[in-house]
Amino acid sequence: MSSVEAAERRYRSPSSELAREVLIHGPILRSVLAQRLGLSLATLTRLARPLLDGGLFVEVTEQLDGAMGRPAKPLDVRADARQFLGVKLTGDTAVAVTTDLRAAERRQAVRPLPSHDLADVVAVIVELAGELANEQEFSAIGISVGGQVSDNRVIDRAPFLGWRGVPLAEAVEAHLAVPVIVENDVVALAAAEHWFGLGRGFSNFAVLTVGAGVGYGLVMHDQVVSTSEAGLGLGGHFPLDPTGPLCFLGHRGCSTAMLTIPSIRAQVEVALGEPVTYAQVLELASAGHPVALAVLRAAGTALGRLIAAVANLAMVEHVVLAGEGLGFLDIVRAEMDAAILADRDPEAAVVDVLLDASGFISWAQGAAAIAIQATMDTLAAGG
Amino acid sequence: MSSVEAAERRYRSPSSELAREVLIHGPILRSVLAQRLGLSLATLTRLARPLLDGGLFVEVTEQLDGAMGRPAKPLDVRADARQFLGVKLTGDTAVAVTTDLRAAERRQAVRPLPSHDLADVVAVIVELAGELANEQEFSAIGISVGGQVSDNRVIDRAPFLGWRGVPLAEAVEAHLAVPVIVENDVVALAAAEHWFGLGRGFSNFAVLTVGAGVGYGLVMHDQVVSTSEAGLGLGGHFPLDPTGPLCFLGHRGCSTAMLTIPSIRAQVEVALGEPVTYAQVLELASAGHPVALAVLRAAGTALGRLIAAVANLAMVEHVVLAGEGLGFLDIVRAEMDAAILADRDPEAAVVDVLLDASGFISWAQGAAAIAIQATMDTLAAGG
DNA sequence: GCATATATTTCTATATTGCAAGTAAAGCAA
DNA sequence: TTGCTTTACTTGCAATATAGAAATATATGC
Repeated sequence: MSSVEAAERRYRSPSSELAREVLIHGPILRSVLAQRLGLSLATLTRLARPLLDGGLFVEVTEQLDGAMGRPAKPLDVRADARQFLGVKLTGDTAVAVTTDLRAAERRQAVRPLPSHDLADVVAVIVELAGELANEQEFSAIGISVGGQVSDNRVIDRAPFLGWRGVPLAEAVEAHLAVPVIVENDVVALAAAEHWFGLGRGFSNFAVLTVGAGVGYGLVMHDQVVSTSEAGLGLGGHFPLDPTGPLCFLGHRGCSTAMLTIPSIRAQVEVALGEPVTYAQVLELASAGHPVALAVLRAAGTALGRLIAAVANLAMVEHVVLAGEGLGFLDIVRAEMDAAILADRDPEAAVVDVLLDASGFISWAQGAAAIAIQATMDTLAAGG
Repeated sequence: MSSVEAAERRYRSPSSELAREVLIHGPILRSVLAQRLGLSLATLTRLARPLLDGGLFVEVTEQLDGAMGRPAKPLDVRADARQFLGVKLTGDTAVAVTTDLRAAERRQAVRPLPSHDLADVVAVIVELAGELANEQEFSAIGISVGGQVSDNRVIDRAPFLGWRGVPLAEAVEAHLAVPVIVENDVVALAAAEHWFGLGRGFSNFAVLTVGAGVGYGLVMHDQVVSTSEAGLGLGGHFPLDPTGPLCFLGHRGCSTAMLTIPSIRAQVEVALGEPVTYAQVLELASAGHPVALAVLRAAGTALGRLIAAVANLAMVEHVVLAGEGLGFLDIVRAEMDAAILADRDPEAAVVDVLLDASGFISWAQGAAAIAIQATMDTLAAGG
């Protein structure tokens, strides 16, 4: 099974590889590109010309260095040459962003989902596309969902939506004449961090998300790990604290129980005997309230242990944290750092924890990134 | 750093890729090869001829299927065309095997290390090479060590030997006119399992070893993960049981404390008040002795938890167990399986645990496998 | 035997590549 | 200003690699 997938080495044309390299590594000299791609400068000139002519590439003219010789004209993509739509679906809302070729946000919009019927969800996506449209067409639309996806087109299983075997890409394409790419939300986010975000430049890193749940994605050898395991949220119930609270599945002190917004709220509510919002929990803790502080300190320690476990077992030095439930780090970062150190070999590299503070919108950017990636090959070919 | 490594896409000639594919996937039809490598059959014929002429390949003539048409003549490597030496160094011994091109063991030998002086260790390796030599020359020698290795030549750090910055490959090559390749022991073992062992055919899997210590290796996207992290033994002190014994570093219930031969012996000795061997512990447990059983059951559960953690965080479905300290599995396999299930999402695939029962010798085979891999490129070119 | 089926090889036009030589665009030194 | 030097990139050309098509090899079935 998995060996066959890997054996089908997807052929990538040199043009595609060039386009991808320039997209990811920004303004970059031809000589560097030639080395990276293992091509001669002559070939590079030839490959780059149609992309320059087609308007996808531009030559940057910056004579910053006072060096001698003919000044370099690094290649770069014209980021505004294309526009993409990224949509993240949760159980009750659709969050959309439009982005340029580098997944930089242009506009955003949110709509509630009236139901989990495919037709209703598609209608919301179509409305979002209409609302966010401008004179520039969408080159592709990316949609990300928590759950398992096959072929980048069909949602095999999405617990929050109650979906199994839903042909979402087909359904959206029937309404909008634009290619639609569907992907697991964490896989999409990891891809976005890899190409455009905090993981840029790293061949191996992990992504941990904290919000309504805990998500976990992995990039190894410059490729996102997207096996069927990836869609299952396997980092979501990792045991972290044998004295912690229970999650809804009955795991004591698992990552969901220790870290998610609902669980943190619930713990504080139980202790205080009255309802509180997550923001209020953060305020209380900042003000030194012992219950809120205790809960968040335990969360900080648990997150540190999770990061250390990930670094040890996935053998990564870099961990990107993302999601809307990371506000507590301002308060208990020290606990997290201490927990990482405690579970880490003193000879091992210090884990590089990177914080993506863009909150929920990064999910939608992830969806857009998937659309960008899927489009790059054809862009390089068709201009 | 790591991005540069990955960006230097090591060019592999089509011949090398063909040779590797045939080596790993045994007798294999040209048509299948063409598909896997993304080449036409015409190209395949042309690439295969020099390898057939050079004697590295043979055509298998097996008309097993009664199908119509010209019978296929699958390609295979002549496994006995080359001979390799693999040496595993521990703190006090050198274990060597000779193998064919498929890392199958031919002869083996063990020698104690008289000291940790480089000259003494090299002398032992040279003696082993002489003892195991026959009329066929060694195409390459692989040496594996617990610790960090750079460039496949220099041992940066080997705690068991007390080495730092020792140019082992150079030192051995000075005595034997054969290319020497040095690698971390777990990385080498993972490579061997991937190409020739229980991991054959899997793109993603983990290797866990239990013996004097706990080792952990990872294969992702058909590549062994061999960052600097890989040599550190980061799976060695993974927390598994908050009520377990302490390891020598003071971790309570870590994988070393729960699983290694010395720790299991020590636990039983403390309870019994007298020295016992590991084999005796296994006998006692088999006979129903409560202390030995309790220790081994805890070990089985701990191993299961470790396997589940690895499967969850490294996102692998397959885990290969190897090493000389797995005897207890015969007795407490049920505990291990139960622990895996407990820490695993019910929707996730059942973890496929594969047991490499070849014990200590697989370490030396791993060293040989590294030598084979390093040789394949030149084999394909030079014949 | 002869048609049919399948596997592999040969032939040949085409495409891609790297090398080496050439051109471009700057600084620097008279 | 004019040429020399340095670095960056481009072009011409020969070598190489590739795929597609036609040819060949070797079996089965009638």
